[in-house]
Amino acid sequence: MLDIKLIRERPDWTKQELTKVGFSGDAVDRLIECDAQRRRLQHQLDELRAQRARQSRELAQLSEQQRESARGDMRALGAHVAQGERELAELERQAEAMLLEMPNLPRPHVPVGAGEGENKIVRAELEPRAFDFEPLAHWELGQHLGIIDFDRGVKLAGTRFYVMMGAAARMERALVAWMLDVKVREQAYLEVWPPLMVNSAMVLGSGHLPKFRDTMYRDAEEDFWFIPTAEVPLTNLYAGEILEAGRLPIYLTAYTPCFRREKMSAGRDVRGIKRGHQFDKVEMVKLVTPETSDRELETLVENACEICRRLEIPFRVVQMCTGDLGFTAAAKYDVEMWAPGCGEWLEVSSCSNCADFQARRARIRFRRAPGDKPELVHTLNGSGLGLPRTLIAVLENYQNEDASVTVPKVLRPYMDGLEVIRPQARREI
RNA sequence: GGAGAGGUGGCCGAGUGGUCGAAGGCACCAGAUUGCUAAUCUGGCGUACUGGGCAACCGGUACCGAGGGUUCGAAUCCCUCCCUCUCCGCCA
Repeated sequence: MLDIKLIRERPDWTKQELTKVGFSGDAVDRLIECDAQRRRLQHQLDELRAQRARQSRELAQLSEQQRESARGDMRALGAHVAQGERELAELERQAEAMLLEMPNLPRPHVPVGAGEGENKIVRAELEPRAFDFEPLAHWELGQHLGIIDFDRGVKLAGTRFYVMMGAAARMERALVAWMLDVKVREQAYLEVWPPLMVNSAMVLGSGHLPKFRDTMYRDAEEDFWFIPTAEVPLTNLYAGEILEAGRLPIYLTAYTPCFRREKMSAGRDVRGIKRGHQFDKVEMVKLVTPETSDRELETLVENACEICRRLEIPFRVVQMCTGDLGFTAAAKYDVEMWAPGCGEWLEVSSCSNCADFQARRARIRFRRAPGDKPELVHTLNGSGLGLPRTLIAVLENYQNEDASVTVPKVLRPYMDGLEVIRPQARREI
């Protein structure tokens, strides 16, 4: 959520910045008008209430008879106040609704661009491997090895579901455990096991509601939303709280399944495990002081890159231009791994600095020193990494000519020393 | 799910219709004082919106789990919901 004061004081600048992220400035004018009305009414109402309080206090001093005669006027005044309160509530609701639909503004250093086409590759590491045979796509490898079962996934749940068995299931678990170990042991993150369902206030705080309502699963009867990413519970962990400055920065990590309806991408990426309704992810979230967030984004990206590097899989970092930032990000980098089988760069991590956008919604604040006014923290989040796509990259990069797959060195200790995945015996399937 | 108790400021905890943003204590901050990190005393100490001032600041309003209601006036009375604790039931 943007700061209404900023919009009020610098409307033209706000509109200009919103245009950079592809959002029409018209809403700003409507918001400012609504806000001005709201403030006018609030002022009138405040005075009315002050008058009521004053007269009501005087009434208390009067005798019962005198009081009786004054009641008529007082009743009218009370009704007047109630009417004003109703109108004010409506104006507040409208202003709030507009504000909640407005995307974040870009950080000043983010390159201006209209969309995906103008993103910039800012870094690339490791050379794609030269194959002397035609590399298979992961769905071919997975089926050949008997470790990914698409048909049974569909049987159990429906399209966009699959079942991992044997070495794939084992590798999924190995990846999770290994990534968490790197986060916790070497990158100073605190491991968290959050709820996988949260209430609507949390999803509002993270910026997923109201705009992305139909991208999420929810309980039909109760106020539970299945998390689309661990970013939601992690970012909201300290929602509504005022933290002491000494506690910042806070680095959090969690492995969770993620649930997404994927209505927006119907028909896209239907093959393989690239895009499912449920997937695993290790997530990183940072709560930091405002002046450090730009720097913290760089190290967040580096934390994601380190995972790719140790898996020895070619990757690149893409800086999003203003037009591709999405709703909550003020700056964003994607980390992409090369997948030689399906021949594409796979987004395995998306690292964002949300500045105070989520903190304002979720009211996450800190105090620099005792007695100081609370300030909003800055929040950042990034995948560290998304599991299915990482698994795709592992399978496709580490495949051998006989369609077996070599296990990356870093994962072997997590897989009982297994070095090569070969077709599974029938009974294992 | 049933019964009971309860939700008040950073924490503990008073307050059952008016002068309560709310006693008292703890914590915290500032100052004073004592021949050393402790004690004592004095003062300060919520959040948000809003009016005024360049500003430290001054004023108004709202907020006592949430939402409705009664009333001239609600932390206080009534209703609904949520949450916590205890006991019972049920269950992975």
